[in-house]
Amino acid sequence: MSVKKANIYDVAKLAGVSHQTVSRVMNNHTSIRPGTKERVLAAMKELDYQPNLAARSLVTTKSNMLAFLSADTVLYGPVGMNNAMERHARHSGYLVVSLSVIPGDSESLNEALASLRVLQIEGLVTIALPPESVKLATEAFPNIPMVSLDTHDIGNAHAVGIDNFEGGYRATKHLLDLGHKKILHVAGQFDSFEAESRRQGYEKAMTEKKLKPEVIQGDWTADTGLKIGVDLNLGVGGYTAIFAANDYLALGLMKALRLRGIEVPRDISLIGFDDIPEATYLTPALTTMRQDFKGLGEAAMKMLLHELNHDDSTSVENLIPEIIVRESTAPLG
Amino acid sequence: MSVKKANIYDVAKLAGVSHQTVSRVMNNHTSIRPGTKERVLAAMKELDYQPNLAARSLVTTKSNMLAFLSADTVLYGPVGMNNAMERHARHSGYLVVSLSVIPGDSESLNEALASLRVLQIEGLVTIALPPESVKLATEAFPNIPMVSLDTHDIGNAHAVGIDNFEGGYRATKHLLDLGHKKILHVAGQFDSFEAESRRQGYEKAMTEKKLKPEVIQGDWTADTGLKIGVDLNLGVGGYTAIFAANDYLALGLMKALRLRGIEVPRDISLIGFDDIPEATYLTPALTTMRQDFKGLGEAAMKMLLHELNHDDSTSVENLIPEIIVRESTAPLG
DNA sequence: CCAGTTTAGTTGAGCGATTACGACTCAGAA
DNA sequence: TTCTGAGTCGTAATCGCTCAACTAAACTGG
Repeated sequence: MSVKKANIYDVAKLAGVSHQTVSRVMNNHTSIRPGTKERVLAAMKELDYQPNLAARSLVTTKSNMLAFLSADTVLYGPVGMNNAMERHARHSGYLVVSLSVIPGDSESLNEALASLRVLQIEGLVTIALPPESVKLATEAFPNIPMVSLDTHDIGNAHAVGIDNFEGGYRATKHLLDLGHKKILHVAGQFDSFEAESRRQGYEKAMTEKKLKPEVIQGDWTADTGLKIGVDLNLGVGGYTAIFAANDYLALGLMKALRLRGIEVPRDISLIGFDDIPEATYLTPALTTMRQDFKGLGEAAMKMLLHELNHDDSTSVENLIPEIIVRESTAPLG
Repeated sequence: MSVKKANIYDVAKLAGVSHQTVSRVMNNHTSIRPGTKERVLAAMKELDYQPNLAARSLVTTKSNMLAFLSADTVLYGPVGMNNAMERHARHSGYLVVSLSVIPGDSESLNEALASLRVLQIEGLVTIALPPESVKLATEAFPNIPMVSLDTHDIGNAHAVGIDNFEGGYRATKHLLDLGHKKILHVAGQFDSFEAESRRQGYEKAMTEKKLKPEVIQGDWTADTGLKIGVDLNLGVGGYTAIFAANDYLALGLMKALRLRGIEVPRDISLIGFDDIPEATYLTPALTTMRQDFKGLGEAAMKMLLHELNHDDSTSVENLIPEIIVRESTAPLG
């Protein structure tokens, strides 16, 4: 039923030229008379000609495709970046195939990598993948440009990210500036680079003030925040402020504190990290470090495209998160 | 530097057979002696052979690719489905190209559609796109299987979704069963099919009880919920319960009510829709209708794959949302 | 033991583009 | 007038794979 699609030969015939000339106008080659170019263009339009990507990539060994390898997560951050990057890539002529893998499941990762190998992808970006996964991906595609979001620089993979260290530092500084001294840090996912950096930022701020850093290991989930909050020793001389490694953790913590009748920020100040959309609607509205995920995605894509045009320069770009002061933090006392 | 990739001829030579035989074992054709099959397989392994997708799709006119066209959103629902579907597709041998479009921006949609045309996609799924966008997509790809998530059945596009009508009905019923009579519905995005269905479910439940349905138009955002909540007339004889079309709306509403000193659920009951991960951590924890997004994604993919195997049967599959009773609803009294 | 059928494998053409190279114009310089 | 070279366009080969058509070998049964 479906009418056979037109190919360059059809276009060439209609325009009264050779197929090669058609190919030339497509790749806007030089040495084409304006007149013939127009005729070809007109013929294309008339036949509703669409170049066949498969044929093209067969000979060029390029696919016009990028791959996004991301953790299977509905966390706010990764998702926002994904969309921003995809759109940016598309505007630059690349299509994106996205694969999600189950974090920590090495078989899932291998499957994904295997699927990608049949494709002649030109670039790869990994999102929120643990370092060892990024490493495996790097090894699987040694010859293609790659950038990693939310990880540190590994091998030929360039990394782009929020400056988590600075973010952790500033978050803690905010609490310090409010007069708090007993400040707890609830850390993120243990194998996560961001988590580690935020913690280090926290520790730096604390030790600068000659205060003892105290850290409880968490992950990125509200559930863990809740559990930690319930068990927290908050007796006399206890913590007066908590810096949670992300907003979900803070959310769980808030719930736990409320269940225990501890009021935020009157009894204890709480700051998160991410600025999830819900943050401002909580009670109290959550003070947090905002990450510019969209900007991050764009920076990553720019970096990748840059490299794709044989413009290698190893670089790590970091954006500084911005503090958003709302209601969950207050001066001590 | 990179060693040239092996092709079927290389494999054939090493295995001592013809290239066609190699092709046969790849597509596990019949008429191959187990012995030769093994030899070929061994040769493949040794050469680390990877079939060239481009070459294959050039001749088969199939790309092994599906496209996901989704609204640029970080809303909880669409994201979860996306990942589930992608994985399912991959296990069935399909790669997925994901494009995100800006909802309502027709140029953004056209761009995306144009990008897709150069690809020989075999199937298309649209996610959370307004009906007219789905229609445009249908027209752009008249000959390929397509399923739409979160829209109603249009043309040759099959739809899969939550049974929003039933969900709205049950949510309202829950409130009714608790003794409420003055129940407000804050509706979702006006051009959204789900929003409309949920509203109709609400209206049915109300009119069955001879109660007057009252609806305020909203969208899917917490911000709108907040604004509506602030302006809400809650005088004597006012509403005793609200059914919000989604959890974000409910979140905003909760915030507004709290700001006004109205306590949920003591003064007013509130039920949402979606069961976002945060729902249980709010105070009070939000009663809501849970959508099985993952199941939904899988159903959609199953449907598409089914159709891909020339098994056409127009169908609309609907999953029933489940009520999750938490703390935000209470008996009238 | 041979004609007929099944099984196993080969050969050649072609998918739709690009790259490489060749041929033809038509200037202006020799 | 002839030569040269830039500009314009055409012909042929090729990318890696599958499909169709064909051949060779092996297996039937009367």
